[in-house]
Amino acid sequence: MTYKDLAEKIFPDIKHDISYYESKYKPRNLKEGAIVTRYAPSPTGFVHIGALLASFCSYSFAKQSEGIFYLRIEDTDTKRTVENGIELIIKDLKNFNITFDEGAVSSEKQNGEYGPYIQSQRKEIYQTFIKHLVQEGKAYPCFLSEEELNSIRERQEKYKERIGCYGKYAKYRDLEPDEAIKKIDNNEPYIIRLKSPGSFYRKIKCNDLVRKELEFPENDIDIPIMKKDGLPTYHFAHLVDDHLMRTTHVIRGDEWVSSLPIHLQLFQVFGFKAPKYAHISPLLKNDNGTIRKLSKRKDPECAVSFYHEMGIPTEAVKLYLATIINSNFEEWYLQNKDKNIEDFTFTFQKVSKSGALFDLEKLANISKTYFSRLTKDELYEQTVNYLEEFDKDFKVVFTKDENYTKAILNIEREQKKPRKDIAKYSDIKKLFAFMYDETFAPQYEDKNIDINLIINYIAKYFGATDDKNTWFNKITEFAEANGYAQMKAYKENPEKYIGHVGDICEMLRYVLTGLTQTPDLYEIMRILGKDRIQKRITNYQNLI
RNA sequence: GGCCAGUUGGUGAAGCGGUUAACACACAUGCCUUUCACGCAUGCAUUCACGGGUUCAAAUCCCGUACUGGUCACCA
Repeated sequence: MTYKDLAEKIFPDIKHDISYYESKYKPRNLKEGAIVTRYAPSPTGFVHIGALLASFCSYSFAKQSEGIFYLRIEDTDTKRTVENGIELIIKDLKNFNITFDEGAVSSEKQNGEYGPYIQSQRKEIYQTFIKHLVQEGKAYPCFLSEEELNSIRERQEKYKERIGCYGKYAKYRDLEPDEAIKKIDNNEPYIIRLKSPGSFYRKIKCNDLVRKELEFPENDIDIPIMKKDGLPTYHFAHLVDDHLMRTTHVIRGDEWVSSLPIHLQLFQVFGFKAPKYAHISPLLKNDNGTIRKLSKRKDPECAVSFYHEMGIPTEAVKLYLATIINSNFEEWYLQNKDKNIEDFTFTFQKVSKSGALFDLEKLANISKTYFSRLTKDELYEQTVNYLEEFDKDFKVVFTKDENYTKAILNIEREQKKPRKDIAKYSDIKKLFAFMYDETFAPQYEDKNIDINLIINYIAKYFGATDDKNTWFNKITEFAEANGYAQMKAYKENPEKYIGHVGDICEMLRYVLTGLTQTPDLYEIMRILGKDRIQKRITNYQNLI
């Protein structure tokens, strides 16, 4: 009996040879330097912000090189797979404008020539490759039971040896094919393990695009490549898929760096060219002084949908992620006000080796800058979308008079140095509620306001169509006529006056808005219009 | 415990043998100003985790220590 017999025994239904797949999935015809990347999640639920970072990274590198970015679903762990997992992932990423050139679209539909892109549908392909290895004596069935494995581990721990199935612990490594076949005929359960050609005492050099040159001991552990259910383990699926799908760059979280020797060894066993690897650091959080990875369970900000619900624009989140990926992005963005993320060229060189603390305050700042660059029309449209989903009541008010609302949104906007006080869509309601009669609910306190002065001013000096200069000149004139000085004069001799123009403005502001801090008063008054102003003054008199 | 990596201000970071240790956020103060925001100006690390070495010269190179993170499944 030979290894070939053993391979036939284990995989009687596998008819193809690896060369079949080799020619079925031709090398991609792309321009020189084009990068092929993928996002390869397990469909276990929502997208994690760290996963978003990795996929955004992959997407950007593929796009900027005119390459391919595809979605592959890693569902070889059937226990963890959730329903609608694929749709959930696609939807979350779509929100961020991250889309795929090929890959799974839903559990039924897939695009592209290199599929199937769902691992559970690739069983036959994996088994062909595994069979090949068994045939060549490079992989073997292992009959170690769970209990045996446990006791091996205990022993290794006790004697402080390295943990794993290697050397003398790899009991079935050199089992003769006849013996193995006999056991299989006996219905003894088994998995397939790689017969590792590595030695712990030799070093292997790995080149990581982010972490530069790394050196590890070679892998000498006979890692499982096929589970009892006939599906491959992650490592093996990675080898087959990324080779056959012609992936050029694997960008993934740094929890994978320690598997690098295994992966490289796998490629080597088949004589395939390994992709380039880039391991990116995790997003961290300072939790009461201890720094730890952002966690799905503990941190709401970990779910990508959190930002959507908070009303932080996805574009702002991307902007922030971009600065995490390449710290020189931020400076570039500040200097190139008319450009988008897509115009920036990311480099692996600039990706940080150490993890970044995810800073919601910084995000808020970036978001403010983003909002400040929107036109009133863009802001209006986006806000309506947000309100539609999260605040239908205010949406009615907001959209009742589109021009009125746009005028409000345009206060100190669309100019060289726009206001920066909106960080999320929900801020807009807080900021401008006073502009709408429906939501204007002032809580006046006794503020020492000379209401007759205000009435006088409106009656005699306020012109609804005045431009800003005229408005200010008039108000100054009025102030002086009533014992209030211009700013400079007041500062020089404060004792000579009742107050200054600013005091008048503040009184006006308070009566009209119920607030002490608002955007530009002139704009507010112009937009409010004389009638509404009149009404608010009367209202003030009644309340006080 | 083995293996691997990381460590520059409150935060993200630039830096790659000679710099006053960039820049951005945050914070503080001042100016501007009808308030706020914007903007402008100033301040905020005498020092790059610590210890040793190499060098005329070290945040930058080497060694050791500490701390932090990752990994060591028939999970990905």
